[in-house]
Amino acid sequence: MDTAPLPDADSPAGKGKALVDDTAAAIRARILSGEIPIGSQLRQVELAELLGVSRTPVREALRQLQAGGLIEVLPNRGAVVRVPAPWEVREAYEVRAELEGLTCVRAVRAVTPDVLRELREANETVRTVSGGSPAGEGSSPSTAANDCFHTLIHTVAGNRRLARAIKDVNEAFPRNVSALVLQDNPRHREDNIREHERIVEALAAEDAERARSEMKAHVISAGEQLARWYEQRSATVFRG
Amino acid sequence: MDTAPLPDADSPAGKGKALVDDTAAAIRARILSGEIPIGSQLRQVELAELLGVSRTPVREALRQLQAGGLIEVLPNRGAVVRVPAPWEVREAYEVRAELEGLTCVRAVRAVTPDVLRELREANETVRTVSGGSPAGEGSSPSTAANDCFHTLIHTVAGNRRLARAIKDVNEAFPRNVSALVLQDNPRHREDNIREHERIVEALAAEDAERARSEMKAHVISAGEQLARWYEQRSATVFRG
DNA sequence: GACCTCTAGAATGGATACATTGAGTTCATT
DNA sequence: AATGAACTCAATGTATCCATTCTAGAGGTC
Repeated sequence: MDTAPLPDADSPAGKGKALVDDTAAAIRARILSGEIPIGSQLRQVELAELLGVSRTPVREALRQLQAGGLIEVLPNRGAVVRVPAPWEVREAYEVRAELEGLTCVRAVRAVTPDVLRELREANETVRTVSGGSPAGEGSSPSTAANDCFHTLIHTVAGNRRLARAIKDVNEAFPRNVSALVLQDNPRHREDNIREHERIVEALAAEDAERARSEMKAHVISAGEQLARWYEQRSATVFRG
Repeated sequence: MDTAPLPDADSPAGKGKALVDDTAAAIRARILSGEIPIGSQLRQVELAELLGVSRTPVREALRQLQAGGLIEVLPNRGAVVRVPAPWEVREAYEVRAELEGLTCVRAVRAVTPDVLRELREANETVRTVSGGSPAGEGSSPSTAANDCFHTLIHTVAGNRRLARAIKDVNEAFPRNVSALVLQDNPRHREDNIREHERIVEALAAEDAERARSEMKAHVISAGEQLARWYEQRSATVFRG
């Protein structure tokens, strides 16, 4: 009954590891993309037959997601996608802002003309792919470009643990893609691009503290937008 | 065959949740305390009969620990306790320093005379329980007192997500208890206490930035000591 | 004598079967 | 008619069973 095989089961990391990690990645992707809405029940048998596997890997995958804080597992009542309160979003983005700020400080030491060029290109891509996909489901191209900008700085910073910490915070709740908010509001999108430009300028000037504060402001701003989004959508949960 | 029941299976969080989380906590505790040395193989059957449960909860618990980064699960070769390289320790403590620094900034806004008194008491406890337990196994009382100092600041800061991020970093590798290093070296212990005092002073003066920098220096210092410990002990792995 | 290969054993990964618990419904009693 | 209790059903939690794979050892060949 291979109704819907794992999206990335064989091709990308087929050599890699067990079915469990693929299963976890598949479930996480569907939650982050919004395909599985927040607040919805995650029934093991459903997920199992959806992914074409047994319950065992699904259970272990759910444990991984639980450890990450994305889902919540109640005693014997199953797992639900955590529906974050707006203040939780603000808390998380305060943490992320600090971490991304540190990223900039470290990146200043290792910045090169090539890196600056790549950053500007990524930012241009964010601008270019404006009205990309409808705000429906799946990750939009503008999201990917936005992630690319930040990920590039993480790489340049050269602290794997730091990048991981940011990733952990980001994956703690779905729709982390603030780009989803950006799509709806062109005004916010412009602000976002301008903030990126200011960060690049500070990095180019090798002004670590300015880069840090610009990045912190940028992330806090994005967090505020996302928190507002959650406030509005707070009613639309439980199998919208 | 209830040879060695779960240390905290029934009494503390008996109401809480499934066997899995207790199992994960038990394994994590034994790794962090050093009872299970770094680099050692974690065989599922051994853990199962050690904790008096079946293999199933052990497997799920291992997944949780894998998600936390404490252990590494190879394809079909089982799980091993990760042996962190010294540079990984330094990276992690750079992240932790930033986060704990932010904790101080936030704590300044909410600090009260009571809190300052409790912090000083905790620090005195660190000093008092000097030659507590032999550096053998199990968590020492000085470790607990040290944790208490930091945890108290986390609580006052009032950002759960921030506290969680610090906890995640801290539990990423064993012997996180820098107190273990402190025990061996009275000189480091004195430095540690003095750094704590400076942090309390800055908090009392409501000088957020000074509290931040003092805390960052304190954590970086502790990380450096722990990294050196790992450098020396790098040979003593694999079932010491 | 050294190296390669084949086989046997053990440990993990995955699946299924059984027990337990919570929830929903229905029936009986007030 | 409303409320409470008991029963049924469904979903999770746990244990056992089977397949797969990695490793180690023994034997044979070059």
